[in-house]
Amino acid sequence: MGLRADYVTRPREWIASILAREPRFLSAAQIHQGLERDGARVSLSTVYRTLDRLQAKGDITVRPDADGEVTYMLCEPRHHHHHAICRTCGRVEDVDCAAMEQFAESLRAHNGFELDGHAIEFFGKCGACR
Amino acid sequence: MGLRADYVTRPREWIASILAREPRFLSAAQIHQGLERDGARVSLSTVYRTLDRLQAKGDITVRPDADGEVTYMLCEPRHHHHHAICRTCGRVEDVDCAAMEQFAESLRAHNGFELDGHAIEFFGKCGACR
DNA sequence: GGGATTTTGCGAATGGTTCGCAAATGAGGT
DNA sequence: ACCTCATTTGCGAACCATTCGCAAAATCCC
Repeated sequence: MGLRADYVTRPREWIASILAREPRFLSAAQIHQGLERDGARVSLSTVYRTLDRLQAKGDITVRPDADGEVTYMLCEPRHHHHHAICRTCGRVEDVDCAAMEQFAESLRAHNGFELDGHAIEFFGKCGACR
Repeated sequence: MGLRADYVTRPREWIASILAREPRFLSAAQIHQGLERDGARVSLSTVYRTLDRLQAKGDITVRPDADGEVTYMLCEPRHHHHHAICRTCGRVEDVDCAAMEQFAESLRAHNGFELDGHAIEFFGKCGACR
């Protein structure tokens, strides 16, 4: 059942460490560049495979950006919350909100829409970039 | 200034008519298939170019779907609103809401986040699919 | 350390999207 | 209607991100 095995390897540790220190969505290519900058030689294929694995485990959030490039961030989508994304530096801050849930409820009543999920993204500038 | 010219051509009319009758996000390939089904021979390149044009004019909304494929819908992003997307048939209904705006305001106060935009998508089942 | 199994790297294949250029089409004047 | 000329189209090649197949290397467990 589930994954047959789960080896701890250098490439996986390196990739995890890149993700762990970047509070923003990164593309596979960006992660790969980060690895090279750290002197860690890892193939792009491995980056993709590791990201797939992390996604399957529910450890990362996947987000296709505006032009279709897929980006990844260490962030469990398990517990429902939203993101505030800085337009300048890309920094992501978590936003969780009961108010939003309330709003979703009211929508259910108005339209004949049986709601079972929603996704929100806020854009603007974070404290550091302002 | 702006676009130098703006010819009215069959391909453009056909593509617009496909978009006009589909209240859901379509990929370039889906639009192309729709054209063939109508007996309209238009190259995929032209589909892409026409979509780019419509986007530049602000007539369509562009949305990369979960796996990065880019999809398009006739819908002016000009006036701010959100979408309720049916998980079953993909039908999109507009949702506009002052309540949401209010919520956005409160967020601005709490986090040091200078908000200048947000995007929401609701998922569920529409009346027809329920 | 040895051996079975998983993971990696490489290069090739894939799929969506873009580009370059010659041929076709639309707009406007005659 | 016809001409002219700028714009648009179709085609095929090019491009880029992502996936795959397979042999070599790394990991785990005994």
